[in-house]
Amino acid sequence: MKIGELSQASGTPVETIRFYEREALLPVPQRTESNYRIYTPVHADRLGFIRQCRNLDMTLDEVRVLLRFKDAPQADCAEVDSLLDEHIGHVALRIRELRRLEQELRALRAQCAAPHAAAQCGILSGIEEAAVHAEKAPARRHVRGAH
Amino acid sequence: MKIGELSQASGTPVETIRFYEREALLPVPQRTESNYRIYTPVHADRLGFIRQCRNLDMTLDEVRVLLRFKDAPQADCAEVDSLLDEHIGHVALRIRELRRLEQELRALRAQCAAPHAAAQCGILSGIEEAAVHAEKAPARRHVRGAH
DNA sequence: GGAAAGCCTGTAGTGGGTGTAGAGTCAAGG
DNA sequence: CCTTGACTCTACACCCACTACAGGCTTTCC
Repeated sequence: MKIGELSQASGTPVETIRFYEREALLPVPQRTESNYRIYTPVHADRLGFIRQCRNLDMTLDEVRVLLRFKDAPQADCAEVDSLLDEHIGHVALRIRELRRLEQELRALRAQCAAPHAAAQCGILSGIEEAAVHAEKAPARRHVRGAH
Repeated sequence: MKIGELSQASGTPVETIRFYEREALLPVPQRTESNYRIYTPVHADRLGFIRQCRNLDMTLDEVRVLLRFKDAPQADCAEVDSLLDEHIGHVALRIRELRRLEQELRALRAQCAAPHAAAQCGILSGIEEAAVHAEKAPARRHVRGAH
């Protein structure tokens, strides 16, 4: 199958498939005489596995570890277990941080009940206020990524 | 005050301060004869405001909007309100997605109670399984960013 | 006076792709 | 046979919000 077909079948953009090949996540496929990539069901399986890992929000490095175990069926899977445990820990931490952030934002939003001139806006002055108090604080910052 | 002092006072790396200047978030400061940047309390306030917004996980574009209102005190602050509402919406959505993700990960983790050979590992086969079922699915994917 | 610390500019890298330019290939319709 | 349009190829720039050099000045401290 050609790259467009694999793209359709897997719901993965063509560019992303080529990107995974460059990253050595997908094995180099054979080519036709006219230099088109030709994929087999083996490639499709592997791509499906990678995409599923990405749906589970793993990094490509984590995916690489899991692929290594898939390619070494005799190995002990303890590392797989701990990788997943760590990953669950990351996610749980992130949830806690975002919940705290949501509380802060809602408190800030409550400062401005109705629209009026920016000079009197409780939100702007609330941020200003918080900034003054936080000054010299040792960069206690949230994890990024609400966007 | 020199850039290093502002860095200390605000808990912001020097490079980040210069980056904000390039991005026009901070006004261009005066220079000494030897070309060192000289900052005033006005700069420090503005930097504090920016950092506080970043602590609240806003993008620099969102910060730009808020700064525009700070610089135009007569303007109606309705846009500030809706910016914050949208931002809270992003955060709340993200929390919901991460909670669902955490459930999926815990279910997967439960497939492998004790370490054994990778070939029989319930985690690897669980991902494989899910990938097969998800095939041709229209890329229902989580928002990224647990790392 | 000499070393260490701080400052300057400019550039490249991060992750996980996305989007483009410019060129080649292939199947169907006229 | 020729054209049109869809597909593919490579190589590169761009996204965000920084971060990390390299290589060269200036200031500060002993």
